[in-house]
Amino acid sequence: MSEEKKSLNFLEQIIEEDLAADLQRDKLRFRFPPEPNGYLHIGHAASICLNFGLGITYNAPVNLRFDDTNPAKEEQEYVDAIKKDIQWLGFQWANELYSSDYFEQLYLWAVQLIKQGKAYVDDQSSEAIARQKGTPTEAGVNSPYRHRSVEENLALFEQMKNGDFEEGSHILRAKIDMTSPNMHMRDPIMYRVLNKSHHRTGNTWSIYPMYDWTHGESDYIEQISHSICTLEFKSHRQLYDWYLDQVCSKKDLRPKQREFARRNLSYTVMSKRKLLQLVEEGYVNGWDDPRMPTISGLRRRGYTPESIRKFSEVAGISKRDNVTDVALLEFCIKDDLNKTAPRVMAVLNPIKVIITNYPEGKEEFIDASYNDYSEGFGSRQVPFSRELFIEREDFREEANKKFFRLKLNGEVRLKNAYIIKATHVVKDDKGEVLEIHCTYDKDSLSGSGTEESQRKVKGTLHWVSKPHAVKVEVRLYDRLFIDEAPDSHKEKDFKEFINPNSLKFNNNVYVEPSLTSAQIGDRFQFQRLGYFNVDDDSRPEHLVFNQTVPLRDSWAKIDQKSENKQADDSTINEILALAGKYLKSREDNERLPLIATVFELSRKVEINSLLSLIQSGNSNKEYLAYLMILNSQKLVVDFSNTKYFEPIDKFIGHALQMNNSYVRFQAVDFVGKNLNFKGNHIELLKEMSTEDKNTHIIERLKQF
RNA sequence: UGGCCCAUGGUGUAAUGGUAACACUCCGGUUUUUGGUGCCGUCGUUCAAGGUUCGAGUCCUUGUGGGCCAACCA
Repeated sequence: MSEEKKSLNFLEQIIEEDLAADLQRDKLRFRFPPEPNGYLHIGHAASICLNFGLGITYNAPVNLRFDDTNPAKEEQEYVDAIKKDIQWLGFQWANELYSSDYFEQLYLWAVQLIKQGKAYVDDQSSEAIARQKGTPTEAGVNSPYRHRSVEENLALFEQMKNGDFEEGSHILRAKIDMTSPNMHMRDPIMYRVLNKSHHRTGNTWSIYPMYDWTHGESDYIEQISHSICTLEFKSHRQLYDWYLDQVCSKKDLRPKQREFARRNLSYTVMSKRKLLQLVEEGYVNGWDDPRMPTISGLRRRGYTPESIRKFSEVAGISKRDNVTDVALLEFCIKDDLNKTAPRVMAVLNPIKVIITNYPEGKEEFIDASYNDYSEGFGSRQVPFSRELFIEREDFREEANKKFFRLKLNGEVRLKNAYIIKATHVVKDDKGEVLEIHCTYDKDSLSGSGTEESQRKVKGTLHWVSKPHAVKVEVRLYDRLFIDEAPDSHKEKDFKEFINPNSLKFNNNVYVEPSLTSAQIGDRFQFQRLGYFNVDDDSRPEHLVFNQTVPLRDSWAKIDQKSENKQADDSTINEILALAGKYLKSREDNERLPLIATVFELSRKVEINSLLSLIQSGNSNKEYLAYLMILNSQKLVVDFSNTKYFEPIDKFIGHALQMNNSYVRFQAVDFVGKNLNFKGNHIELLKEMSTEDKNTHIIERLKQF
C-alpha cells in the first residue's frame, strides 16, 4: 500500500508552489527550444527528458520550438535531425513551432516600443557600441543616438526592414540603463540587419531579432508557463522580464524563466562548438560517429532510448556544476540490455580447436536459448562440428588454478554443448599455437539430462563451429578523450587529450550463422564479451557490429595480479580496514597505535601490488591506506624510476586535492620524504602552504 | 572596481529546522553452464568561522573556493 514518495527536483517544487498559489493546472505548458545549428547531445537529453517529462506528469502540452533567429548558422538538416532524435527518445511534442513564425508580431511590438520611446536605432559600429557598453565592473555610457526622435527612429527602422542598409550599419536597441550592473540591461540589441536568406522565411526579412527579444515574447505568444533553460541564461532573466513587461497583458499568463545546470559527462566534451570541431576537423566520422556523445552517435553505438531516459532520471537536476561519471551512462545501457538483448556467440580473436574423437564430417544442431535466465526470448539452432573457434585468451598451455578456462589436460564446458579436454597443441615454427586438439565427452551434452551433462566444470567458454562460422567486422570503441574533463584545462586545447585508440577495427571475427539475418540496429549480447549492435554500414554480405559496451571483466583484474600480488591482497585488505578505523576514530590515542600497525603491515606489501590499486582507488579510506603504504616504503623502493614515478605522481596529484585532511597530510608527508615528486605539484603545494585549512599540513609543508 | 549563481562521500543527486539517504564507481564476499547478471557487505569532519534555535546540511553574517555575465550567437 505504501507508495514511495519520490522527491521532487527544485523545478518541480517551483511548479508545485505555483500550483498551490494561483496557477491553474490546465495552464501548465512547456517547451523545448533548440537552435537548429547542430545535433542534440546527451546534455540536451537532460532538458528534453525534463521538459517532456514535466508534460507527461502534469498532462500538459510541450511545444518543440526551433529558435531560428540567426539565418547565418541554421539549417534544415539540423531541424530534421533534432526532430528525429526527440521522437527516437520517445517523446511527442504538442506543436512544431519556429521563432521565425513570430517575426511579424515581434516586428509590430518593436514598432510599439519605438513609439513609446523605449527603443532606438543606433548607427554606430559594433566596436564603438562595445566600447560604450563598459565592463562588468564599470558602467557604460549612453549612445549619442539614444535620444533620437520617435519619428526618426521609426523611419530608420522602416529602412532597416526594407533592406536599405548594409549589414552592421544599424541596429535597434532597447532603451534601458547603460549603468546597470547587469550587462544585458545596458541597452541590449533587439534587431540587426542581416541580408541573408532564412531557411523558412527566405528573403522576406532583412532584419532579424536577437535571442533575448525573441525568446520571452515567443514564450508569451505560446503561453508557456515555465520556460526552463540552462544556468548561463540566469543573468538574462532580468531582461526576459523587462521585455515581457512591455507586452504582457494582465489577462494572459505570464511566462516564468527558471534555470538549471547543464549536464557534463566525464571523458567527453559537450559544447556544440567543440563537437562541430571534432566533426569538421575529421577527428570523428560525422555527428553520428558512435564515439560522439550526440543522441545520434549513441543511437548508432547501440544505446536504447530507455537507457538514455533512465540516465537522465538518475543523474538528476540541480544548479551545481557537475561532471557525471560516464560509468553511470554505461551502467544504464548495460542494465537495459541485460534484460532485453538476446545472447549469441561470437569469437573476436579466434584460435582453432579440433575435437579428435568427434566424427569427421558430422554436424549436429543444438537448441540454444537466447537467454538462459529469462522467459520469452526463444531459442535458435546452433551448429556444432569437429572443428571450432574459441577465443585465443581462453586457452593457456599452463596456468594456475585461478584460470578457469582451457588448459592442457584440463576440462572446460562449451556453452550449450559438450565438455571438452585439451590433449595437445600444434604450433608454427615461431612457437605460436595454431590448433588445440581436444577430446569431448559425448554424453555431456548440455540439457541432455545425463549424469555426465550435470558434471560441474569450473569454466564455460563460448565458441563457433568453424565450417558454419560467418566472418564479420567488429568495431571496438574506447572513450574519445583520455582526460576526465578535457575542456577544463585553461592552458590547453581540449584536442590535446584525444585518445588515439578510441576506435579499433577487427575484421577477423567469427559469429554463429543465426546472425546472418540480423538487421541494422539489432542488439545482442555476444556471450561473455559485451553488447553489440548492427551498424548502419552493415550489408548482408558484410555484417558490421559495433561494441556498445563491454561486459564487466573481473578476470582481467585477477589476471593482472601476480602470485605475489595476490599474497599481498590480504595484507592490503587489513590495512584498508585499519585506515577505515583511523578515519572514524576521534582521539589521537586511538589513532597512534593504528598508524604503528599500518606501518608494520605496509612493509610487507610489494610496490607492484600497490601500483594497480592506486590507479583505481577513490575513497578516502583507499587513498589514506595507499599513502600510508607508500610512506612506509622509502628505504626499499626507488621512486625515481619512471615505472613507479608516473602512476604515483598522478596519484599524489589527486590526493593533494582530496577533501579529507588526513589524506592531504599523508600526501604532503610523502612529497616531503620524496622531493622529486614536488615538481609537478609545486603550484598546488605553494597554495596549500599558505591556504590549507589544516595547520598540521601547513607545518609539514614548512619543513621543505 | 561590480552583479548574480553554486558548495553534502571518488561521482551524481536526496534529506523542504528533528537519526545525513539513494544510485554509480571502487573494494571484498556469495550464487552461477556468461569470471556476466543477481544477492550481501566495507568506505562520510555536509567548504570554514561565527550567530539564531531545545535542535542547523538546511536560516543569518562574514570569509574561502568554483561558475556565469563585456557576439550585431543562442
